[in-house]
Amino acid sequence: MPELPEVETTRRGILPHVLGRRVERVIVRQRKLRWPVPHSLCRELSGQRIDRVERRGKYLLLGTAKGTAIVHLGMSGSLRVVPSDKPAEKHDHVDIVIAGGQSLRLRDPRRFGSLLWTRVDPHRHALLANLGPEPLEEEFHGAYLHARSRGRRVAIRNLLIDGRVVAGIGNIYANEAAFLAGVRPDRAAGRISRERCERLVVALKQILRAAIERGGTTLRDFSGADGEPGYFSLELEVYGREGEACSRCGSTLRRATLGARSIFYCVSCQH
DNA sequence: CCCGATTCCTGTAGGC
DNA sequence: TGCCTACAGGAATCGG
Repeated sequence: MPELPEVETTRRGILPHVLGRRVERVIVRQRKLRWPVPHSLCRELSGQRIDRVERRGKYLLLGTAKGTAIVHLGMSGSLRVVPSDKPAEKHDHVDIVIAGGQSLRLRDPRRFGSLLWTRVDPHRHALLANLGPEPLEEEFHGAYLHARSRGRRVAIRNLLIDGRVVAGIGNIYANEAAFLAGVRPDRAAGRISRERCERLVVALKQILRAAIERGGTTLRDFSGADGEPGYFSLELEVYGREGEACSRCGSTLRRATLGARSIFYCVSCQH
C-alpha cells in the first residue's frame, strides 16, 4: 500500500521525466475515484509546465504556474512513466501526456486514490491543511509524539496512522516501527513513556529511510515510476509474518485485529 | 473533543 | 473447476 516511502519513491522516479516539461494534454478514462477527478483538470493542466514535484505525507504534488495537481495513490495506486503510445490497460484511469513522448499514467484498481486540482497553495487545500508534521523532519520528535499522545486512549498504532498527528504513516510502517521500538501496537497511546515515544520516533525515521532506499514496499499492486516493485517487503520484520519466528527472540509472531485492520507483533519483544 | 464504526472499491485467497 | 464470501486498507464522515 502506498505510504510515505512508496510515494517518495514515485516522486523521485517521475521527477527527471516531468520536471520542467510541458503537459500536452490529459486523458481521463475513469473519473470516479475516491473523489471525482474535476472536469477543470484537463483544461487547467494542459499546456502548463511542471515546475515543482513535491510530496506531503502520502500526497504527491505536481505544481505549475496556474495551479497544482494533487495525487493520492490510495491503497492500490501507482503513477508510472510510460511511452505515450503504450496502450492503456484496465484500471489505467488517467494519462498526463508530457511533451516529448512520455506520459504519467495513473493506475488504481481499487480506486481509493484521487487526482485533484487546486489554484491556490496546495498546502492550504482541505485535504492537506490539517496534516501533522513530516515524520522525517526535525519537528517530529519524541517530545512532540509524547505531547500528542497524552490523554489519548487509542492504541498507538491508531495514533501513528492518524495523518493529523504525523503525515504519511500507514499500517505497515506503524507496525514495523512499533516492533523496532519494542512497543505493542495495541498499547494505549497515553500510557507510553516519554522515553518510549522517543524510541518510536527514532524507529519510524529509521524504517522510513530504509524503505525509501529499497524503493518502498510492494505487497501486491505498488510499483515505482519505472514499473519496478519495491524491495523493502523482504525486510519487513512483522507485517504479514504471523506464525513465523521473531527475528530477535524466536517467539511466534502474532496477528490480531485492532479496529478494522490487523496488527502484527511479538509478545516477547513488545510491551 | 474523543473514538469506534462505516463507507468507498476490486483482486485475491480460502472454503466447499 | 468454479462459485461464493471474506478480507485487505486510506481516510473522510458519521453517530454516540
